[in-house]
Amino acid sequence: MATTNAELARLFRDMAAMLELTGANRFRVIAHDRVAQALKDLPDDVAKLVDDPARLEGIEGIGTKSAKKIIEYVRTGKITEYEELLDVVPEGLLEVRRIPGLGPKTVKLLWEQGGVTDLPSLQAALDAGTLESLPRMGAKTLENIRASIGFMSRAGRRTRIGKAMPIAEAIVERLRAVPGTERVEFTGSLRRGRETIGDLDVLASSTDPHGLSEVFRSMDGVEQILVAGDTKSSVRLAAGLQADLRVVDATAYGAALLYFTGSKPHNVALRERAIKRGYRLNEYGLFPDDGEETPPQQRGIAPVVSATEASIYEKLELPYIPPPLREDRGELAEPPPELIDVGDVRAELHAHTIASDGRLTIELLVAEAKRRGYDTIAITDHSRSSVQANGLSDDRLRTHIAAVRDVAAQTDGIRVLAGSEVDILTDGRLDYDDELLAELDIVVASPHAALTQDTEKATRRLLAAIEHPLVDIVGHPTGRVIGRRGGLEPDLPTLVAAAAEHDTALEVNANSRRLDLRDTHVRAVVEAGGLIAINTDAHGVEDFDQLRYGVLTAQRGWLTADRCINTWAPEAIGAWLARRRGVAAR
DNA sequence: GCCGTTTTCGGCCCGACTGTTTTCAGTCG
Repeated sequence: MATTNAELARLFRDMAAMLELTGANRFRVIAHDRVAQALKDLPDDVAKLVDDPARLEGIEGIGTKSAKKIIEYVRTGKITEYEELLDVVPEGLLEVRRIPGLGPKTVKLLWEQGGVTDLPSLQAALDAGTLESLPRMGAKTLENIRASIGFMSRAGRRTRIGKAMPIAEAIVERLRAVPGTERVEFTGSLRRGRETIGDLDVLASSTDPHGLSEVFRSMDGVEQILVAGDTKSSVRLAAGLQADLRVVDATAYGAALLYFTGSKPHNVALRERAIKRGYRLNEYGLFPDDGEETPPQQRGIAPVVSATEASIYEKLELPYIPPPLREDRGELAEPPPELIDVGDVRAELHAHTIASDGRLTIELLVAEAKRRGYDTIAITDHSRSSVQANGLSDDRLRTHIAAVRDVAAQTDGIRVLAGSEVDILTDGRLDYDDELLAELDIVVASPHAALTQDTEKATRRLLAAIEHPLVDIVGHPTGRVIGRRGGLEPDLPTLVAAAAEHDTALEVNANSRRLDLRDTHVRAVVEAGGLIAINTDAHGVEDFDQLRYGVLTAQRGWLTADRCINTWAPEAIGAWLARRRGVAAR
């Protein structure tokens, strides 16, 4: 995603928030938010579309007016509506709006009647006690605001999946052991496999909802209880994120699972579809729509279906849609493919040893790959320019290749490839000359330095690597690190097209700090008919466990197993590498 | 502000919990 997309998405999101605070029509607010989401999901650089307004308006959620604003921004660098809103709404209120528990109505009240314009003035008003006279501002509400501000400053906005998943699994395991528990699993964005998680959502059914909820609220690591009911509980964890538990009746488990897994736009789309077919969908089930306002389950009406997610999709004339696809990115319009699964992966093609910055010897790395059921492992240590990672000089690489071939000769049951993770230098040249690269079985070329260069340079740099006949895989193509650095912002459609043409695989680096390529990029590769590699970039045994995050990301990009080279048998990988090198398969 | 297998106008998803309220507004997911 290009910078323009991200900047425009932020502007539209801010406009939505400011509109909300001026009391604008709520559907107008929602429309602005939808445009922001559409821009974030768009793999193409939106700046390239402004000469063709029809294509811009063809994007779901973007209409005539938003298209005009986007064009205005690309041409002039600003949006008049945004500037005008800034004249009315203090910018600092956007930060206040992010405090959990404070919605638009309350922030508007704090602003108009409490003189709050930003976080510091809110803090000052809280300290001075001037807010207590405002309507609906009791002692408890004010205390909750104080606690939320404190939590916000300690916790990051979102937690990466690699940190959230183990916490969620521990909670699920703890609750599963409680007497009376029938079912329990995590839902929400974690079940959908998003790269970052807002808070942990856990769903359960139990013969003792009260007891289960009490265990949840008194678990180790619970710092504060926010909500304490028998069907809904909400807590803050010392680990810096919020966890919610919902306990529902076993007969409605599927409806609840569907509902709490989301995404919200997916749910909205499902409900609209339900209405068109004469139904009404909520977290208790799919009900006949009888026009009554009171929820059907409160009137003793039995749902048409509710026990499983699949039964609800079926009634809505849809195939079962796997959670990673539930993002309202066309999954209702197009039948989803058979997605790649963790069990399909049988090759690790990017891993490090003690020769560079890994923690395992060649022997131990190979043994670990074999133990995990792989039948191909590529040893790809860093190249000479990666000094911080103890990259190999030409001579050290030659020695290393020989050592890898020795281990390969002594090992049964797994094919061991001698490779390298070669730096793509700033100008697109590679870190070893072609003669040396030709001695390798496999080459992963990755950018490590100069990760802030502009789009044009980044595109040329990566394009050179993709087109190089001795490069098989481009590793973590953008170099982003989630929450720390944005990485390169190349012209993705150009790279994807070139990779498909040259039969070069683009990597999804499975490390949960990277997940690079990201989901929308994978989707672009899939649509272009290109190849994806999913590698863990292992530096130690535990890194192999990160594979699932890469697979989730790939699933979110609609990837099938056949387009992922890591699912291929050793002979197929060998033939692919050999064809590219124009030599007989090893 | 967006959208259309009823529609170019008139809709636009649904329910639980909290806090401050005597019947409900606001927030969240």
